[in-house]
Amino acid sequence: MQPLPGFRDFLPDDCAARNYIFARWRDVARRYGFVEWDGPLLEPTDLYRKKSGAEIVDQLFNFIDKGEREVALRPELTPTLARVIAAHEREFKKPLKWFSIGQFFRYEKQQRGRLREHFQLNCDIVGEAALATDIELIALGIDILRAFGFTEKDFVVRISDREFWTELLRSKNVSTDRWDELLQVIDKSEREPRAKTIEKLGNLADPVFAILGEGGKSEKLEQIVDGLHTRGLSDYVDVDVRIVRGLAYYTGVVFEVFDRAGKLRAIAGGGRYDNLIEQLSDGAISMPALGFAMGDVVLGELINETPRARDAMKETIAAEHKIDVYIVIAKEQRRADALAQIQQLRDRGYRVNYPLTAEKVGKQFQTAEDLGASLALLYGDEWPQVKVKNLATRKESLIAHQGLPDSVAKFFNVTASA
RNA sequence: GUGGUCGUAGCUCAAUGGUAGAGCUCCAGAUUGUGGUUCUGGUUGUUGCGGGUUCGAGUCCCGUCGGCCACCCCA
Repeated sequence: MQPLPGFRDFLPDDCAARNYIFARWRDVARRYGFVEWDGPLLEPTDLYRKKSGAEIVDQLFNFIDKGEREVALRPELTPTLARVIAAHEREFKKPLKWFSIGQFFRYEKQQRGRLREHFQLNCDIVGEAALATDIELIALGIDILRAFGFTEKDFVVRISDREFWTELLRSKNVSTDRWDELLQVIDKSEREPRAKTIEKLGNLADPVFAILGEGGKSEKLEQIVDGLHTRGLSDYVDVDVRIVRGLAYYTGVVFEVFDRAGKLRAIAGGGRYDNLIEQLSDGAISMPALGFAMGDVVLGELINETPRARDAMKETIAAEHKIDVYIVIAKEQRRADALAQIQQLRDRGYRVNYPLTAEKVGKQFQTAEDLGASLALLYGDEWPQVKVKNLATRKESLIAHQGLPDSVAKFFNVTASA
């Protein structure tokens, strides 16, 4: 039996890498004053059908449940967030800074960087329309990637503004029901032949290409770059009005993060969705909001392809997985005595391991080495003394078993402060 | 969903249509209680699965499942 296509098993090394990513996500989000929340994995299909646009519904992992409800495994978190905010708006001071780490799903043929399941960090700020909010959120995205050891040479945030384009459409008297479609064409203009884009744009082709040709000047986007410059983060961003993003609910600033080499899919993306909460509350509550999401799959690929980030991850994981003490049972008669002390050491919070069955001493030391233990405690003929070996220096000493937990504590306090 | 390509031991890969192998990993040893290196020995396969052609198929053909790549799309 294999896992379903697009779903992963997380063997210990994979799980360690996943937890490493989660830990940095959580750490930096909290640094920015975000609090953690979560929602259900399964939602009514209608939540996405109405709010995210038709394209997302084609790729929903959805089915009919035993109560004959149409349900979908969540493809993204923003509609859930909007629903939750609409229902609990009065319970929290504004602006809300919320983050969430969870699993998301899509029903689509898998490829590199795109599975049917992945984990995402979502960070959202709700209840504040000022541009300072957009800057804060983009800064958070940058700092999260910096926490993995990436620099401005590894990734870039391309920022854009949907209003930049909707103002043009309005000035050209384009009917609003064509806006989504035209924004998609602009979004794809980078990847498609120019002739095809011109054909799709019709009489808008000339103004659009004129704007793209001169790089697209936007006062709002320049203010964002200035705001990031103040924080020393402006090397991480490029203004690029071609970024529009696929989701229908974005209303203002949008941005996507890419690797500088341009080899991978987008690492993260987000933007402002000032109308979504109002839509989901049927007009009862109106609140500006914006957010972004970062997935574990592409991020993991970039970590593995960037030596600095990969080494940092390996070192961190190795250090976290080390045990403190390995117990060598040299004489089986001492096993009971050893177990009594193992319990004491574990009660004090040390990571302690020992052989479950009788093993040769040499093999036990090998295991201590493999597990990354700092100390080995040998229980044998020396009893009631215990032989303590510093595995780094290979120095040994004898200590009476009654004083052993304190000696171990002293050893680790000294090494910790050294 | 469409097209291309690949599928051999836990991993990386060999094997002109003629008895399925190597390296690494793993396990056990190398004069009774000490980590690395080295040495010796050992385990592991319905060659993804199912049909077909052939005296004989890992190899050729068809189907199917899975991976990868491109398209589509991208939360």
